[in-house]
Amino acid sequence: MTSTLGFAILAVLARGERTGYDIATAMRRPIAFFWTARHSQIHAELQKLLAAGFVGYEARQGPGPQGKKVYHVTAEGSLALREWVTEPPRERPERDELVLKTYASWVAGPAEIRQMFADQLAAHEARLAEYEREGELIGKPPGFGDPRFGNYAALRCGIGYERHRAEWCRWMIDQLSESLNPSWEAAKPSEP
Amino acid sequence: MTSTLGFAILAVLARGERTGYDIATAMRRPIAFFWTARHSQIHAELQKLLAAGFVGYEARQGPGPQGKKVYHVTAEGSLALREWVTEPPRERPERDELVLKTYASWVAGPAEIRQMFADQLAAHEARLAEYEREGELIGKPPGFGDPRFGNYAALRCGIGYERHRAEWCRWMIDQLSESLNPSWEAAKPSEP
DNA sequence: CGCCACTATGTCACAACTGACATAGTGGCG
DNA sequence: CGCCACTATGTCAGTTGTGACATAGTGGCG
Repeated sequence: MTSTLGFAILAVLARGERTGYDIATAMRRPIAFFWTARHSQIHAELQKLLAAGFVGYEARQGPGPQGKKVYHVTAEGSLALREWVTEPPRERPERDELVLKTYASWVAGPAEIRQMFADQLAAHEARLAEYEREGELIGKPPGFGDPRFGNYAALRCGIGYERHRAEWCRWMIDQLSESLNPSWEAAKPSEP
Repeated sequence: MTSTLGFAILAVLARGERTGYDIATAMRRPIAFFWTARHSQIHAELQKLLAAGFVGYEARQGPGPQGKKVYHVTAEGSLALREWVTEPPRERPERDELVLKTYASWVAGPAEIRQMFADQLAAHEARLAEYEREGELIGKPPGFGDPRFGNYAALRCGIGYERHRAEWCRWMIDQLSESLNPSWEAAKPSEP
């Protein structure tokens, strides 16, 4: 019934009451690593959660034509979240444009592909440094039962992911460098 | 103009002519790691590629009410693919249900979460073994310019991914085991 | 000869998601 | 006082993707 986005919202609200805008902000910054949504989608989903009785809200004065609405999880919502959390995740298809490009990369020139991977590597290293800095701020992992455990565990996953990605980029760059050096060039037919 | 799925199809067809069914099969088995699509979507996308002049087909006799259509990439399609391949990939949002569940895991019991991760670990280890077996079949990496280079590079990424995932699962299980041992249980209020 | 699995193409309703547009209050800067 | 950035909610058209339904030829097994 409730979509995954609905549970993502419940997971945010379980940490404390929030406006739709706050949820959208959370989806941009710390949660963006594993789930994202635009505010347009969030407002629509909040209507569904409201209809299902999983969230409630309190209208307060604030900016915008309609003031602000501070949402909170209801007892039913909390129960639904708890049940969903322990259900095995359904296999979502990975959709990775970079790997797809790599799969088709043989149609292009190695130098261009190499440049693309150099850029990707830089991006991954930057994000890795950012995550590691964030991890150091937390220090040692919070205990299970603390909401921050969720944040820390997700961050840990993110760090592992960036490391794996960076390593793969480096391997690709190595492979492509081999294709670019003279001994390899001489072995294939080229312009005289 | 052309969607990413369109390029995924072109990437498959660049390896040789295929029917829509063949493309769907390819999307289930080797490409599924980084892109998936149902046959319904593939047939629709092929119509768009046809209209764009990126693919052509040859009608042949075969099963089904309409016979079979063997598709191939045109010169324009080949050029479009070559251009797309070297464009920097746009950041696609990662949508990872397991990490989302982990983010919300503190609302549930550690034992249940631990079980979920044990199952995930088993799945990742199985897939890793499968990929590694496949990698051994190929042997040493094909040179750039060979279509099999794309397959090998993607497989290499898959192996790295499964290793990273398995490692993260193991870390989570360790963390949860700590939460489950008596010294930790004694420190929190529980039933007498 | 009937049944099933596989090959093969297609439609359709629906759900999920995106990007642009629309509206409006608050607080800070020059 | 005007302008801008930020907070805040919402609509809407359009694209992408899913799952079910529909149709039909071939080859193998019992």
